[in-house]
Amino acid sequence: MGQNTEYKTKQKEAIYNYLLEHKEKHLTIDEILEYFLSANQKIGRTTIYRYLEKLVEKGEVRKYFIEEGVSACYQLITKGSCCSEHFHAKCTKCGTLYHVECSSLLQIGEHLREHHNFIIDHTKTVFYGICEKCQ
Amino acid sequence: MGQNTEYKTKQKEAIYNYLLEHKEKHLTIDEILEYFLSANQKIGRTTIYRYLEKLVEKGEVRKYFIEEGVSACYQLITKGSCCSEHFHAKCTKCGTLYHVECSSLLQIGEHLREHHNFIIDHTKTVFYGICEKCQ
DNA sequence: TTGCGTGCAAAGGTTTTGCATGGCA
DNA sequence: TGCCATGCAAAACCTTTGCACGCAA
Repeated sequence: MGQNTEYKTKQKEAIYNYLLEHKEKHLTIDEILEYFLSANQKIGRTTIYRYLEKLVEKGEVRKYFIEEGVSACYQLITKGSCCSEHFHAKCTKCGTLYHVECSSLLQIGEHLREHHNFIIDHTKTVFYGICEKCQ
Repeated sequence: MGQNTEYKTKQKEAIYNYLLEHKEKHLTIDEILEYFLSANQKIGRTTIYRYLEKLVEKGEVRKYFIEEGVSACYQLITKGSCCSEHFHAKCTKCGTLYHVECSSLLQIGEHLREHHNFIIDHTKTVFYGICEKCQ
């Protein structure tokens, strides 16, 4: 009792590899599912939901909610690729994810910590809005 | 044809008044519906959805998508109220949602627009991090 | 009277859950 | 062998749509 050991399975490995190969993208459950269907690899939708949720809990995957009523997006958090030195800005129209490296924005973190006692997590915080192209 | 006149009805008036009385809160459809049910005022859920959506289109109500997969929240935009322009900060440990009204933070929007050509959407952007209590 | 508003029921789409089977260790 | 994982189907959930009736102007 109380073991709660996690097993390695083909499905988990396959899903993780797919996330890794598309680590620069925001993936929906459907996109992942459709890939495996087209590749003749049978993986259940439920399995993808459950495994991704577990990865989110472990802090290995980021989950995004862009539009209400629309399915969520997932993205693998890779070491070095998304450090705490910059922010993310996502366009709610075209879906493009921008990496914003700017010293002015880094002051946000300092301000929140000093004046609001809130330690912001750069890896989870995303600015949503409209980008240059879509205005 | 092409009239598209809007009628004033008891339901709309009742919903609007409820929004006004709770203008400092984020209300869900269920919260509004439950109030009218408990007050023995029969209002259909669909009516609330449709009227709030219309108010959002007219720019009189803000719609928030803060919680993951959870129903949307609505809030009346009142003149003079500082609630129209604020950020949300959510603690990833305890889940508490904080309303951060601060002129310093509002400069973020100006900075992003001027230097990065990005128009931030306050209603969808949430700062994630650790709050004072959980540190 | 005209036509928008209402509200019930049903549909639509995303996510979760129940449960029997499969597979890792 | 003991459990966890899987995957199908069904349920749960939030929201939208269809349609007949009600009501404002």
